Amino acid sequence: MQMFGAMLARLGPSGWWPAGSPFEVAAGAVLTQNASWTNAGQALQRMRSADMLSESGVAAAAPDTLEELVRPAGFYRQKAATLRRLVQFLYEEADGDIRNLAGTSMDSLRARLLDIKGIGPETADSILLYALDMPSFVVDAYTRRICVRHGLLPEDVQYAEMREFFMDVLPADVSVYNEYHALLVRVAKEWCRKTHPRCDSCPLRQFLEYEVVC
DNA sequence: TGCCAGGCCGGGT
DNA sequence: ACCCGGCATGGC
Repeated sequence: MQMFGAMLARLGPSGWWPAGSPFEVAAGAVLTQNASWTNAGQALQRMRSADMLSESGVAAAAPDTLEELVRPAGFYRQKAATLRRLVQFLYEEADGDIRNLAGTSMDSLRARLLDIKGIGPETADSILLYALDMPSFVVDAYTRRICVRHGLLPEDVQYAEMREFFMDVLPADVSVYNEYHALLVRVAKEWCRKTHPRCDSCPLRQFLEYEVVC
């Protein structure tokens, strides 16, 4: 869990995603779905303590054991099942080691990740970017809130449109996407909460206009 | 005490 | 192609 706290504490240059193994990062992407970081972090820590925070660990775990481990993350039955499906995929396609997916076609891999039940666009893009260092921009609730509030994109914008919006304007670079997403989250948390509707003076506006629009 | 958190799926319109 | 209910826990 302190991996998330530490990550938030030092938003900045690079690598704000938890500095774990690629599989830990992928598991974290699943566990944080519509959950707080602290809850997801607790689940990760429990998996680690049980020595099950790995492809082989999940594969070896009894289903109900895995459920109990990830319980703090919420939606624990679904998330345990998704983790098992992800691991099954990794054994079928990557010899049980997610690192073997590095170097494969990103678009093809993204499509195959989306075929896994329980893995949607944000989770797939998080795995590609943070676990595999592939240049896939991650859109999340903060990204949407910011873009809509600042009038950059319409209220009913779809995930794919937002992703394309950023990928069209930013260089296809892992560290750029990583850093950019971190900054969006940071400014969202610091300046764009629901209780702070005045966006004209928000530093984010200059940030966005300079970095994205221009 | 109630509301929310970095989603996703399935069934109904 | 949307819209919506369900899924679940811990923190404020």
